Amino acid sequence: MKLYNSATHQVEDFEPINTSEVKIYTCGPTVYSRAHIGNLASYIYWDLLVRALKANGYTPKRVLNLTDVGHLTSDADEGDDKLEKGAKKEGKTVWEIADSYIETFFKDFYSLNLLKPEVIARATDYINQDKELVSLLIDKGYTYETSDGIYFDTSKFARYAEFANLDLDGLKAGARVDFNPEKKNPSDFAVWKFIKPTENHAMRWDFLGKPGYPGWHLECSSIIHSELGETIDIHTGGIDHVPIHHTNEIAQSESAFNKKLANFWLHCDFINIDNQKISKSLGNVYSLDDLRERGFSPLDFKMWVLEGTYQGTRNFTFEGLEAAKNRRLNWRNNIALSYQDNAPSRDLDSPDSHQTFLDNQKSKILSPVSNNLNSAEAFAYIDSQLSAPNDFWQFVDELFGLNLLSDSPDISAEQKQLIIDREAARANKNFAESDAIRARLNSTGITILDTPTGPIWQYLS
RNA sequence: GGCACUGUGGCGGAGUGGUUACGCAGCGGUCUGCAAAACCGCGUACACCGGUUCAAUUCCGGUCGGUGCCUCCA
Repeated sequence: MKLYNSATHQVEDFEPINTSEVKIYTCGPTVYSRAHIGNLASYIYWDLLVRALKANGYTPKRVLNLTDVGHLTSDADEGDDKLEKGAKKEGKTVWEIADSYIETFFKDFYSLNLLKPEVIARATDYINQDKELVSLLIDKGYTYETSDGIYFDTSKFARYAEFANLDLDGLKAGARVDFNPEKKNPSDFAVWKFIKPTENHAMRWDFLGKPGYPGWHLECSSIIHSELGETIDIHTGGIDHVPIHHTNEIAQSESAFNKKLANFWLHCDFINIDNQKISKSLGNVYSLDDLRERGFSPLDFKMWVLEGTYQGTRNFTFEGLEAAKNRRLNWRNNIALSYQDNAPSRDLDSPDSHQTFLDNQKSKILSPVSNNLNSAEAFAYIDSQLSAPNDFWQFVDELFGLNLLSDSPDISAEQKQLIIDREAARANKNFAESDAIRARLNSTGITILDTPTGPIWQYLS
């Protein structure tokens, strides 16, 4: 496989550290609000990564974290974290808020038919590991204490600017006037935060003799270390994580363990909506339910996402989503032909045996996907193979998780009888009757096409 | 200001130094009780300006534009 490694800014051949298990870490959601379609797109891309690795014979072990603590609203010390804020707003405890958004997240996650990560790591389950990591960093002299927490001194990690190609002097020059005066460098970040007596912070743990909570960058490092070890194969995330979050993860982890954190870094770009960023003020923060209300299934959205690639800004429009929906419907209607005797012959002309032919088809799909996850190119090939037999579609479903076969069931005996009745009416030239029957069939979700070989049915949605 | 990504036909979106994907939408035709599907055909895109080359959408330089990050954000 080839993957674009944002650490080296080029496409590289993927070589796992250990062929038996590919270690992957995905920065997961912060569970203080519902995921919007832009958030969800990233998990679709990384799902394709996992499926592509499997199709290439690897055994991925993927860890997805759930950030239920530690995200600050600002780097100023008085900011509540987002969960605390959300809790106040909704009149619930922070734990109730986190639980309910986690539940919603996985409902969305599985409605997109995304493979369950091998490990789902909730940040608050790793507090002891967080403390150990902070202690290690303190012992190694990478940190300093301020009135509001333990900070990582980024000047002590020589490669700090390397990963994101940061201009630290520029950062200093552009730093806001109100930046924390206790920080030694603008880029320094908290690995542990103290809770002041005046603060009402529900999530708190005693450490270093006072109450506090982990810094938000820290959890990823300690989860990775706990679940996957010191160096992992692939670390994924959104492109926005490059300059801060992932830079800080690298600084913490590599300072603590003297090992490279990850061999490959994959970052997906954002999607815009109608060429504008997703933001509350523009009112375009769509959830899957918003798409459902407009008549689109989550898998229509997944189809849309997979029509593009993870690098480069995507432009989401409802017109584009409609196109993806229709494309998926057409694929399903070709699968539906496998139930129908009247369908034209579905075997493609080929001198090869069925198995050889199928293997060839599979490689035509897997090859672009293995080349930096180019599902868009694979889809073009699929469009040329619509009359392929169902074991082809089985492979498509395994690689992309679009539920094409399961969403394309045979029709009922009643529907089949209606089709027979309609043919009888047509034979008697009773077109009023035949049209009425067709209308009834339409109301059950299918329609009838009269072809030279006889009537065939298709799904309407 | 710095850094990153990016600029392809009505929409979405791949890709390539020369044969100009693919989907959706549209148009014309065949077919058809009607309708639809299917099949055939059509549109002739690669921001702009230079350069390299026999040949550039594809390489190089510049210009302009878009998006993001630099406070949390996929």
